[in-house]
Amino acid sequence: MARSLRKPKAAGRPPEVRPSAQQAENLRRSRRDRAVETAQDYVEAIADLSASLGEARVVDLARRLGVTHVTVNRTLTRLQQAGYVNTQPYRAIFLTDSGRKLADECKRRHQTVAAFLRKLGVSEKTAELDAEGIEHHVSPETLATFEKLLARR
Amino acid sequence: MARSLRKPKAAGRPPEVRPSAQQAENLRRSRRDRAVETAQDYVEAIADLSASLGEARVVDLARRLGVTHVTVNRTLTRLQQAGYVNTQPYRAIFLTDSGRKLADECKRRHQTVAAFLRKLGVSEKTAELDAEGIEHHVSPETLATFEKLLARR
DNA sequence: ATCAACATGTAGCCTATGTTACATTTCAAA
DNA sequence: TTTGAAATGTAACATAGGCTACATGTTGAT
Ligand SMILES: [Mn+2]
Ligand SMILES: [Mn+2]
Ligand SMILES: [Mn+2]
Ligand SMILES: [Mn+2]
Repeated sequence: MARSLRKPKAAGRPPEVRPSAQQAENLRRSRRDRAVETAQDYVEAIADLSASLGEARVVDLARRLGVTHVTVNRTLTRLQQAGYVNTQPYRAIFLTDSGRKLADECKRRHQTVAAFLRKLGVSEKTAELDAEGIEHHVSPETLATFEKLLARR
Repeated sequence: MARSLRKPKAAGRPPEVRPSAQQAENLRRSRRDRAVETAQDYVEAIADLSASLGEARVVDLARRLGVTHVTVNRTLTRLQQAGYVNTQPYRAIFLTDSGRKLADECKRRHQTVAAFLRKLGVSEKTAELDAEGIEHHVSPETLATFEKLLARR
């Protein structure tokens, strides 16, 4: 059974239709999505807190995101460099236009996913829980499909 | 508008039903899921490669996962410590019983999610792409719902 | 049997994201 | 006006997961 270390030349036939290459692409995108999850969760939280409290403070974000204020601080530095937020020392955090736009997209995606799961019969709590993760991996095509099915009936 | 740094005492009323705490819990779980995504993708890939090639080699995994062999090596060290794989220098990688069990679960989840998306009308390619990310965030309840709906009709 | 090409291993670097411990700033209340 | 508790900032550390460059091991072909 043990295949040798080096593969023989695969006589003649085409070098396989490389399912691995497609798999790799999919996994790469999945990892790329993962990298922007943080930004999405932050701007969404900032938008929510701004709406409900009037402004978003570091402590509020930390509580809401379930991390320490240190983590929030460092991430905000990155988000500012990325152009999503404006911060000043000891002041509240505000979204840029770009950040607000991202937040709106995220909120819409989040709500669509959650609503879709509920419509399938998934419990309120589980729908909200799963949506928090799934929202970052739903392509525009899939999101459109969800919305179409939500509109029906 | 600018809320003061320190909040006033919130006279009398209960200290709000803490939606933040629930949000934080959801986000924490989402991050926890993220942390095990790697393990899941690896054991799934190892199982696939073992089935199609007879064994899983580091280069095959690197190609399939879309990373370098260095990354594969280090991750395999962690997976071995976690008890999912057995490795020996310069030899193929094998799943432990625990690893095989995890791989089976992942494969089932992956297939269910992909099949469900296809059934909704999502294109083959997009279904596969989205499933690669979504699979890690689908709770047992949601998975069961998907399966039930797949069985119908 | 030799050996070069490929597979595998390792050293050292990076970023993202989490933590605890401690320093500094702000402002509501005394 | 003073002041101390809460908020915010910062230093130092840890782990996961990427990478390049280079060293070492294996084995199919010659
Ligand atoms: Mn989320
Ligand atoms: Mn969300
Ligand atoms: Mn995956
Ligand atoms: Mn998968």
